[in-house]
Amino acid sequence: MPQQSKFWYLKHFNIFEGMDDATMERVNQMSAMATIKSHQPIYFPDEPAKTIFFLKEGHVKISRLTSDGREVILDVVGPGELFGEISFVREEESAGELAQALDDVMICTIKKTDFEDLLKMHPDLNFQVTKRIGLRLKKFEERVTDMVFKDVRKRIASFLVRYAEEFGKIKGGIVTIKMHLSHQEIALLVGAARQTVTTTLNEFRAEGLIDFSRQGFTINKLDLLRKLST
Amino acid sequence: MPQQSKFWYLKHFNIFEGMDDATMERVNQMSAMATIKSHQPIYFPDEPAKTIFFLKEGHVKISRLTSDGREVILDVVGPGELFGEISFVREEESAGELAQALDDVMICTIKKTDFEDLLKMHPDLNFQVTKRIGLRLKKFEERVTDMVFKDVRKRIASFLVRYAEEFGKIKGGIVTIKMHLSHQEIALLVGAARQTVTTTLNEFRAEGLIDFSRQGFTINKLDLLRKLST
DNA sequence: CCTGGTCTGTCTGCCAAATGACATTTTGCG
DNA sequence: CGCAAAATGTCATTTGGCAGACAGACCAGG
Repeated sequence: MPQQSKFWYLKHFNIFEGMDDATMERVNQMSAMATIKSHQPIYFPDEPAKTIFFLKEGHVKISRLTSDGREVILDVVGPGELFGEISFVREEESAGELAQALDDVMICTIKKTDFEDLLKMHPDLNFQVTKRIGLRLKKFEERVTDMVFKDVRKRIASFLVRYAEEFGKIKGGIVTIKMHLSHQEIALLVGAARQTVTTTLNEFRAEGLIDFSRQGFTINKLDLLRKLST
Repeated sequence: MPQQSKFWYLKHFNIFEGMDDATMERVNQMSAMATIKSHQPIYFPDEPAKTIFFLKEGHVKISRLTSDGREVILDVVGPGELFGEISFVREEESAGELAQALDDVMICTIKKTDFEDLLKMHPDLNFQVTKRIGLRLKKFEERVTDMVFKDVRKRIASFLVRYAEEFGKIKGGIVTIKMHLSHQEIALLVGAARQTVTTTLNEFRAEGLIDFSRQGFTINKLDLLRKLST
């Protein structure tokens, strides 16, 4: 992979917007690129040199394992986002986070310590990162709210809308989304049983709201779906 | 309230640890103190001058209202924490956050813009704030995990343990906690019906795990309760 | 020291969804 | 290509815990 390319990618993360070329070059020095094939895990090299990742292409599932070995899906991130131990909160006890490529992925890695130094030297960047974390916080607030108040059907509708808004492409009023998640994974995200997800999705299809195969979804009536999720 | 006192309080938030006296004095200039009586709301003055709050004494419930007017409890914060629009994420649409004193509260307020300036000048401080937000993120991750995998009984046990660890006082193996939340509020936090919370708490009491009146709780067997929450 | 309002306690019926148990389809891969 | 593994689709069955409906307890403020 030519240097140019990496540089280009880095520069096009909005998080680096407004940084001078010299600093960009420094970032370039500190970072390394990697590609991961679909379904492969992205290893979090263990202590002490934790790593921060920038996602350049593809989609990554961030999850954790509970003590009894079940998977919790924390988030699905797309191009331009960063993940890893971004919040700088020590992971004392648990089996830490775990990331898996949902399609072919290109990432850029940087050592946590290097990244910290960078942040301390660039308040704007730090500010950007803080905002990102804040955004994720909001997402979780949403998720909790949904779980407290909505039934499964609404939660699934809600999930579809959000996924569409985040990753979908609109063509003439119809949203198409590559779906990287199995019903099981959707179930974990919305807090439901796998079978219920399957059934509900089929209901939505029968009602003409959505269409789907294993490759992806199209949402025909986003507004209606949004209304259903309320 | 004498200046000294305010200064003292500010200095004892660990977030300001390691800052020089001159800066502290500046922070002191920018901030104002206020006391709020139990059960009173803490007003978030609307646009454009948003405010950041430092909680000095007491406990505050942070919640939001859903579009249909129901309350979601996002968090309960105790002394030393900060709240308000900390994450700098614009609150576009929704009815923003809403804070209510759970007991007599003393806070220190600072304009968001001033706070931002301060952060930009003090990378360490900025970093501290980022960490705080990261911590809240973790809390939410926990909450979501609980809602996905645990039944109500476990969630309530889990809540008690966390509340105890955060706000309780240990005396000879027994934890006592002032409880500022009604069963209804606990229900909103754990995602359950009020009646179920009441019943479950009484079960725990019958089993000798906890004791409680309307003023507070004592947890007799924290370890056992922790085991129950798994 | 009343008294209206908010919290707590308890019971009953009921239903959304979980569980479990399959058949069927799809997909990755040797 | 062909086969095992994984992902879907559809049942029937069971159940956790919600909703509603009260009664009693506990305030706070006149």
